[in-house]
Amino acid sequence: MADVGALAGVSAITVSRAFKTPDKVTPELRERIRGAAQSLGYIPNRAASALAAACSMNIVVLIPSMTNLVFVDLLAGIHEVLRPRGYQELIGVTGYAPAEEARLLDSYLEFQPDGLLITGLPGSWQRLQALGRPAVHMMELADHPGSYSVGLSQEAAGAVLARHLLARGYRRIGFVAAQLDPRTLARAEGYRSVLRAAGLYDPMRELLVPEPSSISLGAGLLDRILAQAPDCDALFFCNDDLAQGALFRCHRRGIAVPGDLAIAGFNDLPVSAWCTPSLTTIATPRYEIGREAATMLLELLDGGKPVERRRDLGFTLMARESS
Amino acid sequence: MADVGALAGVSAITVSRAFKTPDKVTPELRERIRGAAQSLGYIPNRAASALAAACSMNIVVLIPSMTNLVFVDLLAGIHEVLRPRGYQELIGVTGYAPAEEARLLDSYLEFQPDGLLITGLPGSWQRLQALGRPAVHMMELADHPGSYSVGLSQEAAGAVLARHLLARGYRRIGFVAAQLDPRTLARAEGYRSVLRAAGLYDPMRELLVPEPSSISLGAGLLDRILAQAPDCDALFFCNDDLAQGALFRCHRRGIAVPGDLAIAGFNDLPVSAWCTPSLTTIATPRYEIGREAATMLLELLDGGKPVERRRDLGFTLMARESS
DNA sequence: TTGTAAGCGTTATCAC
DNA sequence: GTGATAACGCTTACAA
Repeated sequence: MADVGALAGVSAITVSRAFKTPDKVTPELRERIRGAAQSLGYIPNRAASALAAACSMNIVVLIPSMTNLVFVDLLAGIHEVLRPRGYQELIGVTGYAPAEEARLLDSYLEFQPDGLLITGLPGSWQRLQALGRPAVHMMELADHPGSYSVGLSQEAAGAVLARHLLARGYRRIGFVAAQLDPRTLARAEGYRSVLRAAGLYDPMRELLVPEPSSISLGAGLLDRILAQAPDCDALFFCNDDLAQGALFRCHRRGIAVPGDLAIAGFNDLPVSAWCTPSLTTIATPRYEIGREAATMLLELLDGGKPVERRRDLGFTLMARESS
Repeated sequence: MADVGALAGVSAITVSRAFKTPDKVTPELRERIRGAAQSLGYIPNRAASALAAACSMNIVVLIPSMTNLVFVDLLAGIHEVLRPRGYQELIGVTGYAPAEEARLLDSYLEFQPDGLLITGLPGSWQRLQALGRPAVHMMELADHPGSYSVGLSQEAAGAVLARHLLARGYRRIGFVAAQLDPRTLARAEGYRSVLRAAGLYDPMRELLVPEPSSISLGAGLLDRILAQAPDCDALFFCNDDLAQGALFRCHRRGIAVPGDLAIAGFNDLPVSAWCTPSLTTIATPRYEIGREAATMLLELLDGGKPVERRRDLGFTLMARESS
């Protein structure tokens, strides 16, 4: 920076200003400095800047998985908002494990993040509060006082899907889930409350396993739930990966969908609209959630107080051929 | 750090050593310092560390897309190797655009990365060289002297798939591609050379469009290529997304696969093994490529000279029902 | 094995 | 509008 200043005939601090607060420097001088920086191949050092300004321009983003398109879309939304403002996301993948989440949080704190975007409501809530850094929770809606969140009611979405199956005439509706994270369990609760209210809830028609979701697991779980409750006339899978696997397995087993068995998923991944039969599911606005959460965080970083602490972006039932 | 030292009854520098080079500190003292740090909630400042040590522990990773599972797998492989060594990946998504790649590179340079992992062979090759920072190219094999790369021959893979279709008896084999990045074009070259050698190449059976790949685009391109070259008996799609879309479209149009038309893709995404008919494709070892590239970069960072500058990890033909 | 002094590249503060 | 000075929190010498 001193070199650039020397070449431009000014001091280092003026170079700093020319970049960070251009309006505090004469336009003519600003150009001269930019030219000097260019010709010297000057690259600002963000570590030094962070140290001196006590502001890292880093935002920690914690998601459970990156192979799940849902969270990739979430990241894209976040990125679209944060990048133009010069913030850098530090992406941590927790693998749906609270312990790993806590570990990751600790290690990312070394980057002195200016703010945090966190998927769900982590166990480390106390710790987060104590940090005194702004944080916004994504995908779920937080109840905790003082927390900020952007998402949807997973339970309500589960209930809507269950009600849809009832409305289509199905009466022996099963529920299959894997990767039992809080959002999945909330969907299960939505399903249960609706079936109970209809007097149709039967725990035998529920299958919950802890393994990570995948298409191949969905295929396996279809076999297991049909062995356990052969009379099911519809199955609500907690996500599209499982539902797709089940659908493909039905093809192979000669089970007609929805004739013999209706199938529904959750999230509306790209394949779901195109496979045969197309998959009934719940579309979640994860891209918008990412954008809104990042926007809310920026507001907090700017010292503002968002009017809505809990922003509900809803969901859409995609009633398709599989039900 | 001074506070931690004070509590433990030592100076700040000893605290630094207790964390960075534990073997240079008495075990007993080390424990006392860790205890003090714990009770004070001390969090090391990486910006300060980077500044003082002239080593940021940041690795810039440039990929074209994050919605493409191929690159997510690549990232996972990289992460598995880099994380245990304390490196932080800064992930840049170029959107397959060379101009954006150059811009991203510039902006990530401010983080003073210790090394770079780059998908493909960027136009900014000169610039990269000039940086004097170790860089490893991924997915393709670099020809450039002085470069390091881990990947596979996309052209050879394209040729193998084309030969497979010939071997299965198809004679009017078309090629459909989108997102015309260098890897896609290399696959096209492999296809062309094989068909030409067999005297079966016909440019009318080729359809190349610049739009981003997606399932829905694949469906559309199936219609277009069949309108353009209705006599095709097999179609080689440049990736699985397009091939899946085409497969789903065939279902809807009542085109029997492979009876009326064989379909093949590239990359072997999870759905491809499970859809009906299952999709013939080329499995690429992107997870291993990520791991090996990161390992090679670590070797360079440690001052070593990898024996292989060009590491070919190959590919596997997955001959399935769709052909 | 531990401590001292100096400096990493930038910005906040206060002056001019 | 521009400049001098002193930090920011840590680590590399070098010394003890």
